[in-house]
Amino acid sequence: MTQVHCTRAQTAVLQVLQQQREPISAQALYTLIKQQQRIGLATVYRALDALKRMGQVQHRVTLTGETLYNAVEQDRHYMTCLDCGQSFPLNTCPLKGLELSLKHSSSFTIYYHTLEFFGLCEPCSVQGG
Amino acid sequence: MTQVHCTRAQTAVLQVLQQQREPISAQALYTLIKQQQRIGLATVYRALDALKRMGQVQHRVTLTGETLYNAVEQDRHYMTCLDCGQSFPLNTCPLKGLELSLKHSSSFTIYYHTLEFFGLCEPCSVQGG
DNA sequence: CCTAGAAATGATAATCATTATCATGACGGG
DNA sequence: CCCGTCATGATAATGATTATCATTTCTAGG
Repeated sequence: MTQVHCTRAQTAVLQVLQQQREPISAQALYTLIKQQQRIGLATVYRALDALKRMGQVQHRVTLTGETLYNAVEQDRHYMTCLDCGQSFPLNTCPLKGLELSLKHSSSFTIYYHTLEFFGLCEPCSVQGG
Repeated sequence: MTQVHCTRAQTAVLQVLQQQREPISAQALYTLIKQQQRIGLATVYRALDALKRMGQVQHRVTLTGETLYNAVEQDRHYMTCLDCGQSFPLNTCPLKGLELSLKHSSSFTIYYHTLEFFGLCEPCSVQGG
């Protein structure tokens, strides 16, 4: 991974993200970091953008349009119910191994991937989503 | 798929999306539909939201933050370069079959999935992204 | 057909996340 | 110690999305 140099803000953002169990919003990130050091909201976004391009951070957009960020190493994926909107984490990545073979068959250098399933969770499909 | 009843707007949105080769923005969709019928931007968003919940439409967010929509049936995925931002479509879905087995091992009813790879395309990785 | 109630629509205003701007502060090299 | 460069914070600006509300369309009875 192209990890070279991190600014103070980038370090703080990445560290806080790594402490989270679930992806969080930029606003939440801002609030958390502010408890420890002086930081501006714009700087949070700048750091997120830089970290994304370094392949350290990824984001996903929920059904309701919220953008959530998380540290890449977690490799966590979800099944999201189109009816109630709840997201259920997978405990293992279905692509394990597959990504590896892709790495060899293509000239594209893969850092990470995003994967999300959409459909109906059991309760919603029972009540006739 | 829970396809029951479509309003005029939903029909127009879905039809135009199905004609597209690539995902497009809500604004572009609005412009295209307006050439054929009177429609409001808010209605486009409402239709997109409804179609998403019907499992007919999905969206993805580019590196630059643009939200793009496409009809679900295309099952199209991308490799996106973290350096230049370009997206390269995969010609086949790496999850083919895998999703099927997931369907049986879980009580979650899967309609579709999103999948995207991030890393460096060859030119960018050569010049030392 | 005609009509009342419900749902959909269009136009516009309001919201809110993200980005641009710009003056200030930190930092490394000479 | 000073200069140039880059990072930062505060705030204004932007732009996509959502809420509002009056109007139109649709549907089910009658």
